[in-house]
Amino acid sequence: MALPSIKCQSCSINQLCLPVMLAESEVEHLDSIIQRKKPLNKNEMLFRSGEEFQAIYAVRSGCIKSYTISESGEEQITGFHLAGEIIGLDAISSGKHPSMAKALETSMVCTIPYHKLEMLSGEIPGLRQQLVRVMSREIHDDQELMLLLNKKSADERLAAFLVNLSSRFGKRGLSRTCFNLVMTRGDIANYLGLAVETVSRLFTKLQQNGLITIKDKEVTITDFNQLNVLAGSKCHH
Amino acid sequence: MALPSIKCQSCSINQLCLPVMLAESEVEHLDSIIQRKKPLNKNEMLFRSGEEFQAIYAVRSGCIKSYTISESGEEQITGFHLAGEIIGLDAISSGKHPSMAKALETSMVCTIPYHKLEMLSGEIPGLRQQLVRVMSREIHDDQELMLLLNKKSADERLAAFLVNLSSRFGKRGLSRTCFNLVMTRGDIANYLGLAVETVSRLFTKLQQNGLITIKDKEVTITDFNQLNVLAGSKCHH
DNA sequence: CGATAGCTTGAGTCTTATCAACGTATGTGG
DNA sequence: CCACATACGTTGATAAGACTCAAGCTATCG
Repeated sequence: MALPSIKCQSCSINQLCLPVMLAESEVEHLDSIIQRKKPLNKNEMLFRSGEEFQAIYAVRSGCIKSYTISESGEEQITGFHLAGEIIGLDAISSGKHPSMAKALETSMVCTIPYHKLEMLSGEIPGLRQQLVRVMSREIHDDQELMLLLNKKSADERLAAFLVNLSSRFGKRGLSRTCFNLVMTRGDIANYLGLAVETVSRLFTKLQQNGLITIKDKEVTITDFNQLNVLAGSKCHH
Repeated sequence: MALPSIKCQSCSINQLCLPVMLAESEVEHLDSIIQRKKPLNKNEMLFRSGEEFQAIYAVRSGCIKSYTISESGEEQITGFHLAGEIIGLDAISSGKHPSMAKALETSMVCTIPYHKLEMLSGEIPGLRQQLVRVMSREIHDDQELMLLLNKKSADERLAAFLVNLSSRFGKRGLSRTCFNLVMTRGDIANYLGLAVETVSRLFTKLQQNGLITIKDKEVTITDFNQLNVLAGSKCHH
């Protein structure tokens, strides 16, 4: 029944996750409230909007997309979550999940019952602090994304997206220059507020300009500098 | 020196702010760490990006805009904050303010030194919970804004903006149908990712269609239903 | 009183969406 | 195992929404 699952103490990404700055005994305590279920298959839902909020989730491996559905039925992807990232924080305030989360590939997820986490964070200052740091970081990241969506052109958005992914893969010990896009072109387009066709065209354009090589889902960044420049600056003059 | 300032206990908007769900004695405790400085004048800065993070701020009256400046120097407004709202939460994770905040009109602000708040939240579970709820709410709101910016046309954005403002004024006991736009057209445009000219044209269009009346900075919503429909739905077929 | 910031309106342009067609891969049921 | 359906991706042609540029108007302030 219970798998001999990895513990927080030995989890390779614990420094990207909740246990940051905790003492050994505190991590053990945290670990004891965490549930680890069987892997989510591709396209399996982690939670749906409207469901009662019970737990937040930490991605252990794979990739989870979170998204909302507007009243008019359009999907808006709000994030692609890699190992170490926390999902479900938007549900704390209302007690119901406003968004949904779905696995983009086979993924392992740690379930952290919120009422237990809440109680534990009363006993462990470092845990309380880290939770707040994680939330603060998400607020900050969302604001950067707003800037991206509001002020940048289509190619700048895609470049920034690739640079961001690259950096996040790098932090996880994977290659910064060559990685797999787990999400579809449609997902990327949706996330960046573009049409699929535009994303497709931009990939070919970036490739023609020698910034990247792309073969199906595998991207290789061949000119990191130029890609960074494109991602960061607006030179419309 | 110290003004005979309003205390949290008697603050009219304490139920929109941090003291939610706290016992009388707990509110007193919270109040004791809060600093109330003299009002900010219009265009005065509350903090600048790059500054060391020392405190979060609660708006007591007036309106504060928060914004970031991209590497290429463009301003991106991330929010207009009314009474009861908390500013500076994006700085917790890094210890430096990534954004700036400036008063749009004469405004009163409560300064809440973060290290004191942090310690106090170790003693008062309800305070810890409320802080997390406030942050969760901000994450949720930012995600809604992303949807707005990504998926909606210019008129839908402006309509949604007005509906949102209306609701927030209503919660503060002010009229939902008639209020003042404290921000300039330029600020609105920036926030919504549009050009000033577009916002100006849309205001006149909304007025011609009988949804609103606008005289300088004063908006009157004359057809709430239609404005709501426009804000919520996408009917491009 | 002039200067400046904010707002409005018009004309023209450009980026990106939309529509359409086609190619490719994957999986399913007969 | 093949035929078919479906999802995903690419490319081209066209159209539209929003931006840019330009001009003029109003209000505020020193």
